[in-house]
Amino acid sequence: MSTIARPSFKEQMLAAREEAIIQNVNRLLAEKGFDAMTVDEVAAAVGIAKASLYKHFPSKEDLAAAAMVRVMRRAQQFLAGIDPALPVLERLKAVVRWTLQMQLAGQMPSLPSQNSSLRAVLMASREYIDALMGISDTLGAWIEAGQRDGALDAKLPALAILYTLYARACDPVVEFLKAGGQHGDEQIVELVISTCFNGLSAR
Amino acid sequence: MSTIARPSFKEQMLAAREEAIIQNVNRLLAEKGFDAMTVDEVAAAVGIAKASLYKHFPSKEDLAAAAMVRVMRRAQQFLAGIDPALPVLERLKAVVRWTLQMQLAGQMPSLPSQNSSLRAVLMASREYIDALMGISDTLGAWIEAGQRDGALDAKLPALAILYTLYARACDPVVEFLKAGGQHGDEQIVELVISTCFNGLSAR
DNA sequence: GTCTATAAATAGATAGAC
DNA sequence: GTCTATCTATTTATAGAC
Repeated sequence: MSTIARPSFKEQMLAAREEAIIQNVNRLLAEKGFDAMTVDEVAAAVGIAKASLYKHFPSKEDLAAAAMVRVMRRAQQFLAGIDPALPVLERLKAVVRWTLQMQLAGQMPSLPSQNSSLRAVLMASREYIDALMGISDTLGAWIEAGQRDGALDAKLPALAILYTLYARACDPVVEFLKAGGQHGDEQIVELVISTCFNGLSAR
Repeated sequence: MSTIARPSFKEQMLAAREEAIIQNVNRLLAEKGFDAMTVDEVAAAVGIAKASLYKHFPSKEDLAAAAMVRVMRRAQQFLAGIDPALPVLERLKAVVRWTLQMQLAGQMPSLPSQNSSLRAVLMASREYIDALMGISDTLGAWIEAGQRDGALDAKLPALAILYTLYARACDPVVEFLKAGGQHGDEQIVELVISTCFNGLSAR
């Protein structure tokens, strides 16, 4: 029963090391993206040999996938912590705000948007797919409720709204404004949220 | 004087070949991005030896820069062809529509948004900087006019609007909707334009 | 300028001792 | 599991003949 009851000391050490690996991968993915990130860098950042890395994760793609699963799980936790009594619009804005803050903190991993070996690994990962579907289900329900009660534009397909929200997680506007140095982080977040929900046209 | 009057036959052949190279680079940059694109692929696509490529362009970065300059020049031409009598909003929508159509046609080169060797080459390219500044000046003037006459949200910094428009050129929403297969190209274009200018909230 | 052939560097991944 | 050392493939870039 001990194998179920609680992790042994050894298992805890293993989990801690893997968490350290994933954390570094997450940071490097945010800094340089998947293609530019090298396994040597990851090993150096964690402070172990490259061969040891491959004992934990079978490939570079699996490394990135683990980092993505971590982010998705955190997103799910954030969603679960949002007060369901809030208006739909406030809930959705809170989600976007969270992704923008992750990006500004340099912790939002960036993937290649094109076809690559990484996509195959992600699509084959049960954990990733589960998390993605869980998030999409939650957000999708919110979006449809928002369209019913008049908070969201009902003429837009719900999927288009969902993708538009997802896209904020890798919005280059954030890095442009950050590089400009004219605005603080909070200001950047509110600017992007404003253009996302209110658009550029005057109301 | 002939060196100024008109290009010789040889020079025309050279220009034609370089145009063919740039065209293929442009397509490959759109398909796979800078990091995933290889010089071997470019040479194979053009149908010449890799060493010949390096006689035309000194590095992979310069290849990509040439493709970027080409796109920027085309954008400038498009801007110049827009009827100045049109309302500002219509002019800006026309520009965004053009970038979205380029993306859907697989002709919008995608660069790494992070720091890379490519950025240094781009920033050192007089032609690229000139084109970028020309475009930014034109759009910037339109944006400020739009904010004055009440067409655009005057509370947003003009730079934030400019960057938001630029970001549409690499909007992942386009590829998501395209992959979904539920909407045609024209529909995708109008959806993105709607969310860009009107936002997600109901009006 | 174009080619073939090759250099030089770097990448992801593995062997095998401990 | 961790290490050192190495493999294998790929990539950018060049040498040198024509």
